[in-house]
Amino acid sequence: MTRAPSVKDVARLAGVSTATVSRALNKTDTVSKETRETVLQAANKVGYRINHAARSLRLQTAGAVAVLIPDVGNPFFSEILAGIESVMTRSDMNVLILDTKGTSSQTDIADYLTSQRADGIICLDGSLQPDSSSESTMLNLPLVFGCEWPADKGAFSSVRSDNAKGAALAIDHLASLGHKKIAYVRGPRENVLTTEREQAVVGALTRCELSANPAWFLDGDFGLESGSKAAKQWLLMDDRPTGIFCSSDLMAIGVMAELISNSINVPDDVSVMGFDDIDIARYYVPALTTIRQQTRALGVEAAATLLSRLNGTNTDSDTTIRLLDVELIERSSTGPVPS
Amino acid sequence: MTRAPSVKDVARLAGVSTATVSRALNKTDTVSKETRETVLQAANKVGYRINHAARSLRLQTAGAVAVLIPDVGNPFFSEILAGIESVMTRSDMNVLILDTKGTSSQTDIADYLTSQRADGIICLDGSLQPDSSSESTMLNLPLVFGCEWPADKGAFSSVRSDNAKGAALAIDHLASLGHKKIAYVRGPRENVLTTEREQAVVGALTRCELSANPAWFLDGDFGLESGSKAAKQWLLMDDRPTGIFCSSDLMAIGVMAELISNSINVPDDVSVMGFDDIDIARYYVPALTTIRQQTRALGVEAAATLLSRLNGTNTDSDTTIRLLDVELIERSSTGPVPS
DNA sequence: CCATAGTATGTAATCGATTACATACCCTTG
DNA sequence: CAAGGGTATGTAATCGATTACATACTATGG
Repeated sequence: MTRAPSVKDVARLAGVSTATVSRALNKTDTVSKETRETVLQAANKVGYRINHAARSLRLQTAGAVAVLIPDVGNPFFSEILAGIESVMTRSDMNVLILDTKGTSSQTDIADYLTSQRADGIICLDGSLQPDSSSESTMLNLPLVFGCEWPADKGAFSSVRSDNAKGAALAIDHLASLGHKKIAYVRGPRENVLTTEREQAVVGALTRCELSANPAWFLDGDFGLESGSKAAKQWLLMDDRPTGIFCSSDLMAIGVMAELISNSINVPDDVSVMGFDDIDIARYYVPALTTIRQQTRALGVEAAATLLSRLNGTNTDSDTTIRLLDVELIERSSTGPVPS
Repeated sequence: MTRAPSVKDVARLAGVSTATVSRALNKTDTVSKETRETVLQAANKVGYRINHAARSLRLQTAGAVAVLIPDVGNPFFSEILAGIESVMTRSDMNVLILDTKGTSSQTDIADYLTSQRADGIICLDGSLQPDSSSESTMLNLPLVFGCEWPADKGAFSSVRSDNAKGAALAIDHLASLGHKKIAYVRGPRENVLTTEREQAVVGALTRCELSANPAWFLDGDFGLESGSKAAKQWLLMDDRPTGIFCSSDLMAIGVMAELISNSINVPDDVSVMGFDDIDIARYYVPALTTIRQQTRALGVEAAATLLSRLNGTNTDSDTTIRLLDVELIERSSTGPVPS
């Protein structure tokens, strides 16, 4: 196969130098109208496509951003990813995905990122150890957290949902239905989301003068299976909570599936709530009451934030936190406390 | 920030030339043991990371593959993506994702790919017009189809599930339960999967001596909402099929949700089947009977195929079709035909 | 008509890694 | 001991786009 046409070929055809071609194509410099026209036509004619590697080398940029994602297969994350992708592609930026669960170690990830493959990072994984985050910072790679963010807040920009509000909305909703005993299924321990939401849950329970019984706080990992496990624990309890708030929709679905298969009726016997409002939530039976996050918007905002940082538009506000609103979506999985 | 260390820095510290550094690092050439050791230590000491752009420019490769994906948010696809990612990362290849639905036009996609950004393509979207596929071929970009593949088969490698077998398994299953009237909810018209599975459905119906009533073949697009729409059509039928086979799990879930909310019992009144076996299928109530695809394996195989093609290991067999087996997963959404 | 500012374009260096070719050295063998 | 072969390493060109600097040309004002 023949080599792809380069600026040289365009220059030859247009009868100008490569410098002029470059200038005409990047339309930043002063090039006469006619010359630009000639160059553009020549470029078109030879089918010129810029060589990204050469451009990157010269400009010392990668033309790409990396997205660290805990689980590509999880619809919640992949929806955020879709948002990111839409913005980045429009800006002619490549999106590199890195599954933080899949990739062997954090060192590998850091290694990967240091090869000047990416100009910036969007991290969707709040479970990453501070190490690697700070390593990235050392490398001066702009870093934006989307949806989850590291324990030492304030060091980076982040775009995220108002998790505290969401947790409070959920507890308030259950409380308003008369529930006195409320269980909470949390996310993975090391995840910052887990902490923040749990605090908000405790706060809301206290405010509603309800018991925050530690035995009713169950472990999970945001996945279906862990919801099912939590439900099994619930089934073993002597004094069963009448409301279960799960920190993800998938867990809520896991909980409901397990309960229903044990002939527990949702919501007549127990109310179940989720968090996220993934597509499937409204199609489950019973349709899941949940806290809606603006998933795609999270991705879009995170991408936009990173881009503006890369363009230098936004250097002053390095530690911005964009808080996206959440919303209670009331469906059929919650109801009045059983008498 | 200071420039990242380059081969020059390593060379200086090790007291050798850059050529030797390169050779020592790529361990292909003959370099004396001691020299290699010295170089490796020097590289380590200065924290040398290769500059990808420079390498790409010199080697005329991109070090990346692009994945064309119809819908990143769909768990089925994102699971395949996860499989691809795991293989590619291990081979130090970047994975670029391109949402074919999101990106404006096919021309844009072709444009994007021609900038020598990717050494190869994995296409998960069988709906792409032949144009763009053939364009890619013209560019001599190795192309592997995963899971769906273009109408003019044979031109490219593909890794895919045994869709015909899956469709037949599904119809056989319903038939063996005594169903005589079977509906089929298809995928998007322009998708090759749609065609292949539909043919297999018709074939199986005929073989079982059942009617392939065109009125029972409903349109869908693999998404939840379209399943719900199909169910609405079913509800309007005078002579309702007692079995509904959907070409994706999401559609099956959409169907069930709609039916159940109209007080139709699944499986007592009607049996519903899906295709894919996404995670959530077993957690739905009723748990979904479906055809399992080896989703992650599809991604892994497609990635491996592309890699071996890129490495020249596999040039002879340009048009390989790797067929992955499918399996009937019998759960609770199907049952005997109502009397 | 000349000096000068301004505009349009060309020349050549540069980014960092790789590698063809050249060189230097050592060892073996006739 | 010289010729020839092998090994280890260095020199410098190369990939393609960008851009600092140089140059050529035009227009304006004195």
